[in-house]
Amino acid sequence: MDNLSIPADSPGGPDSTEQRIFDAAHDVFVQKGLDGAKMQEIADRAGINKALLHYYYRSKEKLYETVARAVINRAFPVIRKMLESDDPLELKISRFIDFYIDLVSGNPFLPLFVITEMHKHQDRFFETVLSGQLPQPEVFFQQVESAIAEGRIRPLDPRHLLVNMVSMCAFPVLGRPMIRVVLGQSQQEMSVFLGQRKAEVKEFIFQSIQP
Amino acid sequence: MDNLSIPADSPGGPDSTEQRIFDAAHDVFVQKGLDGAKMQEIADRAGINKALLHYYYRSKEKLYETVARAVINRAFPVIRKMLESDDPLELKISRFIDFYIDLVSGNPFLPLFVITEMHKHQDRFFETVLSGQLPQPEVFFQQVESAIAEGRIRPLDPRHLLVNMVSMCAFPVLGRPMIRVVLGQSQQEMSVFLGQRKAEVKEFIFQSIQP
DNA sequence: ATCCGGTTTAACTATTTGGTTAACGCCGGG
DNA sequence: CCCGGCGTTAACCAAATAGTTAAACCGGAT
Repeated sequence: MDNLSIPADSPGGPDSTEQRIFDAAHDVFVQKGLDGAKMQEIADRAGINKALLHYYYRSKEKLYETVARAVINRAFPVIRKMLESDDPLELKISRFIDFYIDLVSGNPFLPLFVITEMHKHQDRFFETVLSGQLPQPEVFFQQVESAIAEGRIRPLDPRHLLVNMVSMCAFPVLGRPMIRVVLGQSQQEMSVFLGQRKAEVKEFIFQSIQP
Repeated sequence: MDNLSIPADSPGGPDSTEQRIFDAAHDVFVQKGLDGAKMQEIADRAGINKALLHYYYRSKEKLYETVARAVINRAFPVIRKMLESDDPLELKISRFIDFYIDLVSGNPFLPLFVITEMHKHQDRFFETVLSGQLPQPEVFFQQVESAIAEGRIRPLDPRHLLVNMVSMCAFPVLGRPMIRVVLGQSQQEMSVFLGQRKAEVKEFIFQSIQP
């Protein structure tokens, strides 16, 4: 699996104080959100004095913004490349599912963080995401239309297909605690269950779109 | 459409102080979460003195718990009944999709609220907020197994089918702002798009599970 | 060796915020 | 009329927490 683990960013040396702060802030903000995060906890996790947070990042707001932008900038461009590649449709769908499920499984806090950020700070979110990394679904849509025309798949709205794909990959991580309890599973069983989904979702899709 | 809109609860007269507090708290908690909500803001929105919040609801925790329970109690029991009904499988799936999409469309804040609070305050969520309301999927699973045995649908894991169903219904509301921008749609077009999903998701599922 | 800048810290301040209290008003029963 | 209790309020309190400051540290340049 690629190195998709998110915290690996910008500043100074890879073990500089600034970097340690960023990493700690990333962990705390991503798990607890802007309101739930405490500066002291970030300082403790970074193993440094709280004043250094302000020395390097002025304010909680600024620190949060830095983290939020980094998370967004790391998640979206890869998805975009994947949608715009010239892999044939079936392979593209397969790779997309694999990649997306790996991504959210390896970063279980990512979907909730991104979605919360998208809702609570919409302006900043789209300003960030619109700077060149907005996924362009046109290529994918075109491929679907062609496959329909060729009779390789049944007629369907490619937009709904795309939304279905993303939904089935992202939601299970969002709803994991609920799903786990409803299915009566342990944490380990739940990890297995989520792993199964790569195959299961692909099968579900390919069965659905066949002519 | 049924009256699925959430805020309409318990106490006193429909315009009592207690009710006004509840409504204001509902709005604020749902929009900002437990951590982001401020008691003063709730009081202001209710147009009353902050001390009255404590007079009627003791503490922020209790007030939050009341609101969260009310939200959960309106959504989950119906889902549970739906899964446990003795409708034949195909009809049950169809009704489930219709109901779930109506529910989240009519209460777009609901999924994000439930998921956020479930993650951020897991213990309390499952112990006090959700006590007893857990959906029991056994009946549904049994029906799927029977349908497989009878050859009416292809062999598949009923757990993944259920997760797929919920995912495709709930996620589009969570990701709505993103989906809207990626598809280049207006708010109106987006509402239409989400409305189409009732038919589209059902078709997607039935095509997938057919033998 | 010493000066000097960036770095780091402990202690401090200011503000926010959940929660309390004591007084006031209002209204129905005696 | 007045008494008593529920409802309501302004003012207050205490804890938590973001942010500041002044002094100490430290390594390299002179």
